[in-house]
Amino acid sequence: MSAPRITVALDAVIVAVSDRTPRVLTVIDGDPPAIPSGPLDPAGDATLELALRRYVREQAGLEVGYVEQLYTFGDLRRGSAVAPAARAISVAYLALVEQAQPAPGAAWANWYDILPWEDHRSGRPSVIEDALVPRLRQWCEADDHLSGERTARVGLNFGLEKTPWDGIRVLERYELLYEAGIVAEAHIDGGGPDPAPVPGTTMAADHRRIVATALGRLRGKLTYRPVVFELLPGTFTLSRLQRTVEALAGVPLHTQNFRRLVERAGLVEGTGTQTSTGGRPAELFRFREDVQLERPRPGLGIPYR
Amino acid sequence: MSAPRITVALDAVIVAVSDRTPRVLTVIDGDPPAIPSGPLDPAGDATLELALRRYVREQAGLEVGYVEQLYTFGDLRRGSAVAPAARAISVAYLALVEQAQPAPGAAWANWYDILPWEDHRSGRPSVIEDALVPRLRQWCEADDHLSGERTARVGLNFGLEKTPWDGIRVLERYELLYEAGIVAEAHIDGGGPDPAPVPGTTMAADHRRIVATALGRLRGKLTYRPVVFELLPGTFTLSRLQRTVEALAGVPLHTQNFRRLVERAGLVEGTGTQTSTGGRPAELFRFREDVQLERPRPGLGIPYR
DNA sequence: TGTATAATGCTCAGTATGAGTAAAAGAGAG
DNA sequence: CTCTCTTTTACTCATACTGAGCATTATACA
Repeated sequence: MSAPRITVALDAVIVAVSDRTPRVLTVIDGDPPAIPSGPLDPAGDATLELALRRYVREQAGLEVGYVEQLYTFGDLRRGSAVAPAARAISVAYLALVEQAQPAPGAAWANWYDILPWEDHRSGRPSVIEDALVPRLRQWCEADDHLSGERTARVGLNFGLEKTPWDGIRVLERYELLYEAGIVAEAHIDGGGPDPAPVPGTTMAADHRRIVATALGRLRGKLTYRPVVFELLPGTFTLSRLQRTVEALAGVPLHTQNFRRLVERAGLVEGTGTQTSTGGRPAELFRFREDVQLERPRPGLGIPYR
Repeated sequence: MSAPRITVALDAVIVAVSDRTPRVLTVIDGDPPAIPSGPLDPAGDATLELALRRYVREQAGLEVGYVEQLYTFGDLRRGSAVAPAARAISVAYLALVEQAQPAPGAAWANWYDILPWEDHRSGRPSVIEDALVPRLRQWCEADDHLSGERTARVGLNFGLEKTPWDGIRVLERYELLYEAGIVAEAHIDGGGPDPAPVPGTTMAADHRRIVATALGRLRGKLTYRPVVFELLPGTFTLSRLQRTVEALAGVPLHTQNFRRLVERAGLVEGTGTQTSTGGRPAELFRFREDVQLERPRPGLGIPYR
């Protein structure tokens, strides 16, 4: 018997922020929304990143700026019981854009429709206690031997008891929900029926996991690299900057302290011009490229608690 | 013409620390040392990580504990002018072990023999000013148009002028040296002659780049996850912990403050027992697993300056 | 002219960090 | 048995950073 072929796919989590909402680009050809994706052309694509850019251009009509490799997924899917014709490896990327009109067939999805438990800007979302925790507890108690370990993991990742909420653990939380069978795709993959629907848009294949990976990575990166600015126009008010950061981090920030942080860190510089915003007019700022030469790790020290 | 096959290889950067020296496991079948690596069996290996563990067991006789995916390399090598039979993708992993005797054919290499400019424990290593900077400057001036940008990148990454040294930028530094043609493999890949040898052990294929990726990632992770303890026995003195961290971070640390940090962060707990170390006997400590439940991101806030 | 709204400025206590001095507990030399 | 060397451990202190709050300014609109 000959070894099966291997196919390599590139997946792109393309992120933009508008209206205080972080968004992910989805293509809607099939039923469950999917992120732009396509096979690597082993002969034609010189680099993985170029292949990705090509796909995004073709499928979404977007030219992306900042691109970063996220993770490579290559496990045999539990669902594929029959030996597949080819082993599928997928390399996922994170891309950031200032929001633009995508091509027909592509649309911006609200990140927090996909992962509703991640938005803590107006306090801890009720979905955690209402929908998640009861089923997680059930899962913890379902196995006598693993019960303790499971309870600890749940507590740690969902900020139960004394543990503070850690915004960065997006992927760990998703994986816990998957393991516990609480997200719909766990049952699709497992082949079994879905006992009860749970909040959050299900996506094609493992795309929701990839989106979770991306959000976690982005939240982390925010604290030590000036990546937010990739999502903003050339000039912006400090409150727009703050709203963008809050949208990604999923937590509210103290306005005055945010301002202090951002100015003292030398991340931005005023342009002198002003813009009206419904209250006192705000000064327009721009990103100071030079921070990167002055500070080793310029970012926004966000308190993820 | 049919599309070429794709092969997926797993590469492992296996790290241990002993004698104040961070070490990387190398296999020495060919001439330039290589890291353990082998093709994914698309039918037999259920997950990429299991495939990796299998390889490490086979090639190095080691059972690794902590494993983390690093990066996926898939660019067409410049060197391979003739179309290869298969497109090579390689997924690199970082693994941490308490040092053990590797199988014959494998050996521990000193991390700083491979990347000599990264060790700043006894101050800025002279190799930077002696061997690197002159050639980097040459490279900056070699292109009129890119000169400014290149100078800025070099200054930023090698801590020239006012920029502080940033220990984490290991990969950026390697890539700069590669681009500038200062590391030997840049010429092997390019096919041209190597004008002048430069310090640092050359490795097979792109393995030195992978090692650089691993060091950077590990240095970063140190600050927000308790990964050091994967490299240590169950109990250890605080100074051994400090030496291990210093070995990885490549910078000296203030002993008293390190102690304060580590104790106040709740990362360790005393065991009561003592051990003699040449001076006053030291208490033995163990890692406090519970930190992970108390603090969202327990790590060692290392000043990389 | 007042009121709502957002932007900006400033204070203050608590905590963390960098740097240093000093004491304690052994080993080994003489 | 005492002195010295080495390492571990305990404190101190000035400075920087953080979280939280109060206060003021500049506009739009009723």
